[in-house]
This record gives sequence, structure tokens and C-alpha cells, in this order.
Amino acid sequence: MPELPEVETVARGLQATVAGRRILSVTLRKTDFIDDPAAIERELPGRHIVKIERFGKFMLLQLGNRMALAAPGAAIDEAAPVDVSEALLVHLGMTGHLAPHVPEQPLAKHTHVTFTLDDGRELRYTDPRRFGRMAYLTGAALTEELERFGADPLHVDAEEFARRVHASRARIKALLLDQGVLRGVGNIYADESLWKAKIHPAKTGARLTSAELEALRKELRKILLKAIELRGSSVSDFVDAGGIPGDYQQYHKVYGREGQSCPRCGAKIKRIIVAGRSSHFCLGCQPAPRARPSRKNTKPNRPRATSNR
DNA sequence: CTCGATCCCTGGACGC
DNA sequence: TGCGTCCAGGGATCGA
Repeated sequence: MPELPEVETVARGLQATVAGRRILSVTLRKTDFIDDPAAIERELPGRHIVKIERFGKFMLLQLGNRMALAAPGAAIDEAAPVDVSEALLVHLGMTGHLAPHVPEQPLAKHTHVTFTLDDGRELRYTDPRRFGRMAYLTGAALTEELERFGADPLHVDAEEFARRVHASRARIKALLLDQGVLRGVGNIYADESLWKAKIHPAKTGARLTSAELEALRKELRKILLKAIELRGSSVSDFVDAGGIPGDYQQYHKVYGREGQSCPRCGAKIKRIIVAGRSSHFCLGCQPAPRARPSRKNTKPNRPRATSNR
């Protein structure tokens, strides 16, 4: 399941293998995960893929503008100002793959999009469950889309992290998964970082101490960097753009380890549902938050203010 | 504001 | 071998 480290791994792979190539043609098969399929068919042929980078869990394929690329086969001038106001956004969802193939290679099942490149290879998008997403966006629409997302967890500083997390009464697990708070964190790295920081997933953001906030921010960053170094976690079928699985799953301390013992304290690892997602944590070193004061069982207190701030 | 429920979708695990 | 059932999960959406 591609989260930040996996998407980063794929993006780096694509940057190394298909950046600079020109898209000659586009073939669409299933399109229900594409925002505007017609726009992709119409606008992408002829474009250069200038650069591929990760944005949260998205891959951003920056496309060269038409004018600069009028001459077919013209070398890309690295120094030339790049028009980054046009991009293809690709979200891999749960099971998405985007990788170059030689045309002789048989089309994998669930290959929904093929971009034929100017060197004869095909950049193919495969996604059995179609939980992914693809969108061609330009100008204000692109800016607007990207602005919906929160801070990059690799770069967010203490102040901003605290501002985004501490102000909320949502549970920390929900906040970590909320792409509008932080972009790129998914279920695995949320659980792993909470374990490392010794924070229970159901603890409310507002109730985290400043020490916990900083521990969480730092551990999350360290874990993500280590996972990128190991080319991501391959728990189901994740492979990078070159078809190679990652190795970080070997370092998972709680994720997928329900019933086993905690490598830190030996207590049992439990799995509960928080924010609608399975959450793995240690019964010993991630103490449950104090039960929220129950409205039902409290005796009637002061009349509720009728004004709504 | 925050919550859970529901939907999307397919493959893999499991039980018989 | 082959079926049926359950489950996983990112994200959108909706009602509570």
C-alpha cells in the first residue's frame, strides 16, 4: 500500500527512467478513476515529462509546455524556466502501479492507461482495485488542488506541527491520516510512529503534551526517511517502478503484528479500529488515554451557553 | 467540528 | 477443485 515512502520510491524511479521523455500517445481503458479522461487524451500527446516528484501520496508528473517543445526530439534545456503550471497527478490508491515497459511485454491485467513514449517504451498504469486517481490539472485548478493538502511530514517544523495537531480534538491517529493535516502519512507509518513515540492512537491531538508532539514529529520523520532509504514497505504487492519490492516491512514493530509481543517492552500488541482504520499498538508502552468525560453520566451542570462562538 | 457508516473495487485468505 | 464469505484500505460523502 503506497504511502509517502513508497510513492517517493516510485517517483524517484520514474524520474530516473522516464523524465525528459515525450508522450506520443495515450490509450485509456477503464477510466472511472480519472477526473477528466477526455482532457488526458486531448492534452497529453506531444508533451514532455519534465520532472516527476512526490506530493503527499501523489506523484506529480510535470509536463512541459507546448511552446518550448514544439520541436520534436529537441533536447531539454535544464536551465530553461519550466512551466510547472501543468501536471498529471497520479495517486496509486491501494494497488496502483506506474512503470515503464517495453512494448513486447504483455499487458498486465488491469492496465488502464498506457502512455507511449518517444523512445518506444510504454508508461503503464495498472490498478486492480482502482482506488487510485489520475488527473490532468493546470493553472489555478492545479494550485487549488495542491493547496488542499497539509504539511509535508519530512519538512514540517515543530511550530507548524504543533499548530496543526494540538489544536484539534480529533484522535491523533485520525489526524496523522488526514491528508489535509499532513500529506503522505498512511496507516503503516501512522502506527509505527505512534508506537515509537509511545502515544496511544486514540489519544486526542489536543491532549498531547509538547514533549509527545515533538517526539511524534521527529520519530515520524525518522521512520519515513529510513523507509525511503529501504525503498518502502512491501506488505501486499508493492514494487517500485523497476518491479523491486521494498524492505522496510522487516522493521515494522507493530503494524501487522497483532498478538505478538512488543519489541520494546514485551507486552502484547493489540489491534483496534480508530478512525475507521485498523490501528496496531502496544498495550504496555502506549497507555490508553483517560476515558473522555461522558456527557450521559455527568450530572447536569451549568446551562449550556446558547451562543455559538 | 468530529464521528461512524457506507460506498467504491478486487484479490487473497479462509472455511467447507 | 471450487465455491462462498470476509476482509483490507485511501478517500469521498453523508447524516448524526
